Amino acid sequence: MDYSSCISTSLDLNIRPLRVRDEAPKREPQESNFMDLGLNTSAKEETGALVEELNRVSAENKKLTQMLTVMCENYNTLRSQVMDYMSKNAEKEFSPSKKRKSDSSNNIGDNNVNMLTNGASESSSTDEDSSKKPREEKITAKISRLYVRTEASDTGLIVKDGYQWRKYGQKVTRDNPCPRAYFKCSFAPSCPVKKKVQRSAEDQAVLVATYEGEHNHPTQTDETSGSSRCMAIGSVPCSTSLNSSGPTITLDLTKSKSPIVSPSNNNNNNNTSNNSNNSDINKIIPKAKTESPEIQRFLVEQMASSLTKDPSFTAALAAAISGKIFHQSPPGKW
DNA sequence: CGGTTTTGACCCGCGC
DNA sequence: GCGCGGGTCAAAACCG
Repeated sequence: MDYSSCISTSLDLNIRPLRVRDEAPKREPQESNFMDLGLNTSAKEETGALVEELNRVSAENKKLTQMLTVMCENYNTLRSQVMDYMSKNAEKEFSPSKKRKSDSSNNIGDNNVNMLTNGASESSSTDEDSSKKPREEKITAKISRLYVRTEASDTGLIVKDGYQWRKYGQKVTRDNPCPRAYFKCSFAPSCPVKKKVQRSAEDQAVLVATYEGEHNHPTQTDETSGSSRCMAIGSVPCSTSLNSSGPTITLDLTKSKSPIVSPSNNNNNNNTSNNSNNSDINKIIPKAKTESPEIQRFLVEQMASSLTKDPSFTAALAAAISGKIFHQSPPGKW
């Protein structure tokens, strides 16, 4: 299943089609624009046209909201299907075959791959410190597991999750012929998070990534996206940008903090500095943290409501409209 | 040249 | 105490 083919998380709210076209074809010829309105009609008609335009924008907003709702519903449906599939695999995979105490103490085998906490008393020591300290200082950090389906031909151990990782080791373990790769978070030097990535023994197209610890820094995309304005709509980050074709609002639905599962191909062809590009959506499906449809719907409504109420959005909208007007009219007429 | 990857060696906990 | 196995180190190779 390739989610990218049916779900696009890029919501292009291009304002271009908002020009007066079908609404009042009789009143004004196709060539007329706002400048003509301003010159040839009374102020009242101009106001009426603007109101009409506003209504049109509102209607379009509603339509987009509905589209977004449908998109999220499709997303949920597909996700539940994948989760069913993955849970079947997980039941086998997490059967208690592990001997090591540390594994069992981390509760990974209970099929619940939510962020599991063991007290999370994150020590202030860095990795350099911990590497020199005796190992009895066990990592008491959050542990989560993540499943990522890749192409069968993809032999890499790359899991895109928005962070930058540095591989520091690889080992072939006993119960799995596929090597396990060890990564440290390299985006922040003091970040204690480690990641283990190994292909599933049952289904080698599935990558199993185990995360230990919590990041003490934002994702790289959070920090480097300064070129475009970023704002959070509810809990969903998005960004707006003004380009030649008008303002574009992009909803970034990839920044889920929960363990995720990708049911389809991705993650190949990226060198291991990887992971930083969330615009290439991961087509990710939460494995354990399953938000209910009600929550999803609430988020959608919140996003739509925020879009219509957010001054940034309205400002961008106003800028787009005025830009359009300026673009269509000779300079100096305003 | 600096950052990343590779890979053999080493460390250490655990079971016997 | 010994061996096994997972986790980490660190030097060399690689890469942009």
